[in-house]
Amino acid sequence: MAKENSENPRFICGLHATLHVISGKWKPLILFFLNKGPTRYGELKRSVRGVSDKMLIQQLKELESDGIVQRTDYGEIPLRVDYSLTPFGASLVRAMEPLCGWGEEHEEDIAAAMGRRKTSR
Amino acid sequence: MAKENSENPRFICGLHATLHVISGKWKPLILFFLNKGPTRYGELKRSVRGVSDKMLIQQLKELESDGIVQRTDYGEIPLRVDYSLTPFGASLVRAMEPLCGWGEEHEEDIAAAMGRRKTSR
DNA sequence: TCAAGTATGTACCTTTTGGTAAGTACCCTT
DNA sequence: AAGGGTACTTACCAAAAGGTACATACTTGA
Repeated sequence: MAKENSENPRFICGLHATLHVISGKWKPLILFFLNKGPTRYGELKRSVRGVSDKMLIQQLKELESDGIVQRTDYGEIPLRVDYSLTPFGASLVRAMEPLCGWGEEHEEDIAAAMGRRKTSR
Repeated sequence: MAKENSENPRFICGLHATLHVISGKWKPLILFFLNKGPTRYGELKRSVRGVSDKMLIQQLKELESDGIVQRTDYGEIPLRVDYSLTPFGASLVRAMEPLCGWGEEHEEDIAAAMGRRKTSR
């Protein structure tokens, strides 16, 4: 069991590709909220506390161009647009879950380490 | 099944903690090589093609202070130091695997998207 | 008509991250 | 004594990421 991955090749390229897609200060948050269902721009902005319009739009555009998120413009007279996860995006979110789990399980250790880093500099 | 995660709280904090730990241009590569076993500094440097000493050391120090990696100084007369994953680090690497798998499965889509981004700017 | 709300765009600046290049200190081989 | 290897450290600089603030264009309600 532990032997299998001592030689595993399924790591770097795949991981790099994935990290390329999810790195960005607000992307995890955005994915988190979109995971709950399609969300209008304004609603999203209120959910993701602290983002500026520039950042929100920028990250959404990147996620969109990566095929993770879908923008829907309803073409209605008072502007109405929403964003949702594509099936591709949903599969990404599923793959992210173990990482979330790990982070949660070890939240304290990590926080402690972060503290140590801050003070030791 | 699909309903469970529509309200799941196990996401943001855990994910943020994890991303804090693995983000850094060379960290995934380093983790990849250390996953194969303890590695001496110089060996690691030759493996992680393109890193400078400054970066390698910096990222190793951060991983170490986060408890992911362990530095062993053998105190020998011609300098001899190696780095290895702690059990904590090994658990992280395991949690990262689905992400790697996802990236691999969709490498082409991602690459295509990256291409599109480059050209559309 | 004025304020507020919708969803963006853009200019400019700061912070963070990473890169280059050099130095240190110690040792071994030629 | 010169050159190469070990494992770092440091100063300085460039690029990328992110932040602030204001602008746009259109609509609705007061």
